[in-house]
Amino acid sequence: MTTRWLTPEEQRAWRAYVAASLLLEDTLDRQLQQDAGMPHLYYTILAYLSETPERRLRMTDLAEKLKITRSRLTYAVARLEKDGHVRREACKWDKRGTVAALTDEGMAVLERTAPGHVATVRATLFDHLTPEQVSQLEEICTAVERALQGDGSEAAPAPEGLPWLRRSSSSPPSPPSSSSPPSSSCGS
Amino acid sequence: MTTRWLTPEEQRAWRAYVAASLLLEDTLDRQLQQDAGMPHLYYTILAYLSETPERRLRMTDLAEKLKITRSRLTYAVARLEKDGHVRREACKWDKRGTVAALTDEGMAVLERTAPGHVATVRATLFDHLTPEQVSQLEEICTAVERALQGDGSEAAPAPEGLPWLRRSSSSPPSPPSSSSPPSSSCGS
DNA sequence: GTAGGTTGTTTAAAACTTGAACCAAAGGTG
DNA sequence: CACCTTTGGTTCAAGTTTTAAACAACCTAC
Repeated sequence: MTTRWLTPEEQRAWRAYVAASLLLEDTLDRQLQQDAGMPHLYYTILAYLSETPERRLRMTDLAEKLKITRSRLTYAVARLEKDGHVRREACKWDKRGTVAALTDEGMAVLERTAPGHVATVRATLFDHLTPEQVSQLEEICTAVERALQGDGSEAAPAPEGLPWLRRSSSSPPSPPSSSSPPSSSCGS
Repeated sequence: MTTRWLTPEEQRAWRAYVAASLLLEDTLDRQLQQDAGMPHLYYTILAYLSETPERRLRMTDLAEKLKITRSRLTYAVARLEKDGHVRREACKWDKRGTVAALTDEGMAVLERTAPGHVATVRATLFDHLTPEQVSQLEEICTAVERALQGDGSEAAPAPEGLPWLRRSSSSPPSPPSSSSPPSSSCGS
């Protein structure tokens, strides 16, 4: 096949996207580095952890969600652990496994920095969009996400409990319930 | 003011955007690194240069377009120059200035890798969007760009001559025309 | 229990970014 | 012209982040 080039419309959209995402990512990185002392990716790691019922996730799952290599994640988590935002724990049912658990301190950082983060997100993005555009953006990004990740919230549009960018009344202890024993092999 | 949190719609849009842009950027970086031996940012530098009538741009202009520090750009251009994709030239009318010029080899790289790049862009983005969504995306990103950059193509929607992501019949010599002498101070 | 795939870490090297310091050329101003 | 301030761009010395390859422990299945 002789390469289907982009149509003029697609070209314009692509060029605009590249410029905008560069600007956005850069602004966010700067703000978070300044405000939370970590780059956006690391912040996102904490955020993902915070959205989980148990506030913890296996390394591999996390790496897959973030679409980064395990090696890279190891480094990132090591850094976050050093800073006390995350704690490593052994995986109960799979002795190879490691789960990264958000510490209370990590949660606190998330809560403390959320206002500034939200403000930046507003200033750079939502302040310039109409409500229609907001939902269009959601549609578009969801489509991409679904296509590339093959997974994600197909039927669960919003984890609803998410403290991410929302006020959350200081961490309720969250009742114990094993995260996801692989449906087989349980006891020793 | 007590922080205007994101509405549920905005939250969903934001979450989707973050996930999608992570995925996209990562996929692109990987593909370009693999295929053209450089990260997306560097590729974008070449692309910007290629869109210019003279295929050259002053460092400062380039840095502004990319919204990166001059220091960072210096490093990037040094790398691109070492690889032969770009050549540094003195600026005629301002002896402080440096212009980065795309070499034929750099142009060749762009042309050689364009098909793969387009394919990736299609596979990750446009294949999943309706024509309406494409133009919505353009609108949205343009709004962000305009807001954050305060500049950009306000009245010039598409540089039209751009070889970026389009077939371009092997570099026509492009007639000489000084890029942009600052409209004053011409002679010695 | 043994081959084969996973999980996660380690290691060393490389790539990239930052920020401050710096120099040379411009641009005023008196 | 001498002086001072800006601007354009590079350099330097950290520092951070990423990668790739090698590895050890574990699980699975034959």
